[in-house]
Amino acid sequence: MARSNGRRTPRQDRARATVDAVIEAAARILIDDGYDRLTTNRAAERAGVSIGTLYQYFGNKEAIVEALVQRIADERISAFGDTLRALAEQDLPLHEAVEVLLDGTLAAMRVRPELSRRLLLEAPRGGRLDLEHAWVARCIELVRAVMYRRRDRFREGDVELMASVAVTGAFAVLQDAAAHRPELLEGDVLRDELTLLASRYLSPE
Amino acid sequence: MARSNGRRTPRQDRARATVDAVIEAAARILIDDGYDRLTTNRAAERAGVSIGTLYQYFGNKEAIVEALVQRIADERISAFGDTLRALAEQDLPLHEAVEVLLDGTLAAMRVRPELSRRLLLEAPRGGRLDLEHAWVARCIELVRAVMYRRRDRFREGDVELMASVAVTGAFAVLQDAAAHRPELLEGDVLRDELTLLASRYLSPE
DNA sequence: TCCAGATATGAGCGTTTGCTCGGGTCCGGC
DNA sequence: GCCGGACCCGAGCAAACGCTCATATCTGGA
Repeated sequence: MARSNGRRTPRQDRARATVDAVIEAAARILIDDGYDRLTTNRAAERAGVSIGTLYQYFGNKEAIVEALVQRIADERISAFGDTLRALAEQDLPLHEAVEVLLDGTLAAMRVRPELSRRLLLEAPRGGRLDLEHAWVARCIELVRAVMYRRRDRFREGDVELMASVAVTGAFAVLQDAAAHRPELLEGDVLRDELTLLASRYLSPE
Repeated sequence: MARSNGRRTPRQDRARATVDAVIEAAARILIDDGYDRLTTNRAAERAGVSIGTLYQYFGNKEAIVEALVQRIADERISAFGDTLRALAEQDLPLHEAVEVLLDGTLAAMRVRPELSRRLLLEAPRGGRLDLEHAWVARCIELVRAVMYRRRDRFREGDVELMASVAVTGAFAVLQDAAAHRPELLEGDVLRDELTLLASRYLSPE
């Protein structure tokens, strides 16, 4: 768990506790006050840690958020479970495969919903602070692999592009729901709509 | 063109020129230095205008960005031309209608691409500073209207949801392209893919 | 021509933010 | 028990920022 910059890496338990406290304090501040109210000073204060200590592990605000994003991503991967592996190994029909993938994703998105929402809405996009970016890239990779393996089940065309379009589109709808209509993530409605969206788009005929 | 807060509205030409200079200076700063390097002081300096003058028209940085976003939105609507009206009045088959809508949108997205990219990537989402928000809402509204009018041409289901999913998904792909692969906006490839995505999703059968 | 109101100026105050540094305390191996 | 290194502390400085206000200048209509 190396810090991004040349900062110290915690070796003892109390140091790990310190780092943990800072990250969780940042999470609380994000939820309570928003992204631009998050500062290194405030995070240190809320964590009950000296500002000097904080700067031993994090070079700036971005480094803290990056660690937080990384943590959430890890938690989501746990929530996702073995879906990825299962998908990659089995040979489900298109419709079912998409459904499974979306179910896993929905489960992952239910992790720390309020925090995710804040990050989604307020953190800079497209960089290491973008919670969804790594996730989307991972899914595109997966879909692409499946498509190469079973071309017969998909429409002809640019595989890279198709995978990217399908995943990006579906994810955007999920993110939009997470940000503006969280209740939609609960039922199966959205899952079914997006299954249709992606599977129809990718299917031959 | 009322400012959001209780600030002065320009009445004379030189005042309008001042406001214009500030907005365009903000645009330049966004492109050159990024969103968080944009401050009221810097915008005033680059505009060749006193900070006091700036504060007569804009209460804060957000107000400037809001005016800029509004300006770009207007320019895009011009670029979009009469596509909207044409679509609403004609009765094109689903596939063609989607194609026309996407063509108009692509034209609109070619306005101030670098600036749009910066705003897309760095400005807070989901509020009045979100360049895409108003646009997406407008398109959803349009699609919904068409769907209500010609239900026979669409799959059965929750019209609101379907319109929202189709437009949100397609737009996200466009935005992603605008942010990370601008060259994709040039050809017809993306247009064709997204036409497929949306029309297959919405079509009966 | 004159003047009321519109516009412009910029020094500078109060605050926030990022970050350092000199100095302590605690832990674990020997 | 000793000691080196890991860890923690927090006053406080420099820079950046938001914003005001007293003052000066310009413009268009009467």
